[in-house]
Amino acid sequence: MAYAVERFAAQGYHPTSVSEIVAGLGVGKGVFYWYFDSKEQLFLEILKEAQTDLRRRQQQAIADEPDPVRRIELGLRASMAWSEEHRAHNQLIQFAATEATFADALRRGQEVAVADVVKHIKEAMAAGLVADADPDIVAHAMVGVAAYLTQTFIHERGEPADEVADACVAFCLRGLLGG
Amino acid sequence: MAYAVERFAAQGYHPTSVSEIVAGLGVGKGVFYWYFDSKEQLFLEILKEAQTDLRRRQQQAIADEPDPVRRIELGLRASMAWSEEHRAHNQLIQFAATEATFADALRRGQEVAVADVVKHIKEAMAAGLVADADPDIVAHAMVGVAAYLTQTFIHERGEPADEVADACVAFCLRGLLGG
DNA sequence: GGGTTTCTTGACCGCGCAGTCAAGTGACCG
DNA sequence: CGGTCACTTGACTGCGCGGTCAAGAAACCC
Repeated sequence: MAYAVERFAAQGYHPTSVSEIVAGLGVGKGVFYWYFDSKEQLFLEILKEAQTDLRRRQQQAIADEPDPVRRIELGLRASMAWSEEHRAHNQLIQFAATEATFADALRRGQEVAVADVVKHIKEAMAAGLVADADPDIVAHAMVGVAAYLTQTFIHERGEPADEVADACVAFCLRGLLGG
Repeated sequence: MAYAVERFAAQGYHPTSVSEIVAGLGVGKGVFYWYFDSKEQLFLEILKEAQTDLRRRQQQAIADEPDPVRRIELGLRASMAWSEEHRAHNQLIQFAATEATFADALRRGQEVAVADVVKHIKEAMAAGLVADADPDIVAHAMVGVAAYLTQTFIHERGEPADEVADACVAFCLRGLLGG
């Protein structure tokens, strides 16, 4: 499965054939269809596993941090660190968003992640730590910042995740004007 | 070409065949290969046209606004308005980022757009209107916010672009803490 | 009208795909 | 030792793809 992730990420889902995957692993095609129903199902499995893994990583990072703002910060940092280590998975997640077949499965996972962030934002607002705004929008905005900075600076330019995360957190908290 | 854009966006680039495109238009395959070298070249053409069109729209919106911060705001609003009107193109741009064949062509265009934003940010920093930070990172962060909010709220949830743009600008300027 | 160029058709080609299956292989059980 | 079952193989099938091309049709000039 790890090999399939690598191939999908390197060439794209459609251009990667099942024959190529099994040949690269040195096994017969039968093995593939013994463990998976189809190429599509394999991809969905990969997607689900990636989302679960990322979520676990975020939960661990947050652990029992009491400050909601700091929880958001730790979550952002965790997701960027995860993306740095799982470049290929990240690319597949991005692809999944563009194909109707996978978009639904993806969205369900994303919504769970965003809901977590929303929870922290609401708590922070209630405590007066944070300006009033639609928590849903703010949550998506932060996910967007993290996704884009990860893509450009960590994956394309190879900069260290923690430095990019610093900049990401600074921007998310204070914006352009710098509070 | 407009029909191809619609099909690519609806089903994905690979699952859409040239036969399907020409059948949908009620013409023969020869017409397609008379006007385009290949399916790939058609996609690149679409991509280029979309980027050019978006850029023109932004330039018009900015026109001769003197305040650099306001120029950034107008640029964000223009790109969100464009995305609302060009939902399908938006999806193709997202797909292009995931396929090695198109990623280069896409990146070249994106860099031009980001460079524009960077220019305004630098000007704003020099004028002391904006906190010091790496302009390149800030520019990508804002593009990320706009992209994500557009995708989720305008395309998936069908909310009006100007309201989402208000929230986007507010977040980009002041961040979570609200300055 | 005859000749040339521009555009259009759709049957056709070779290919490589996702998925199938008859024929094993070998571990384990009674 | 024979029988069963979990797993593996790779040749094979049918299909639909991207792309080609011989055969026109329509527009235009002389």
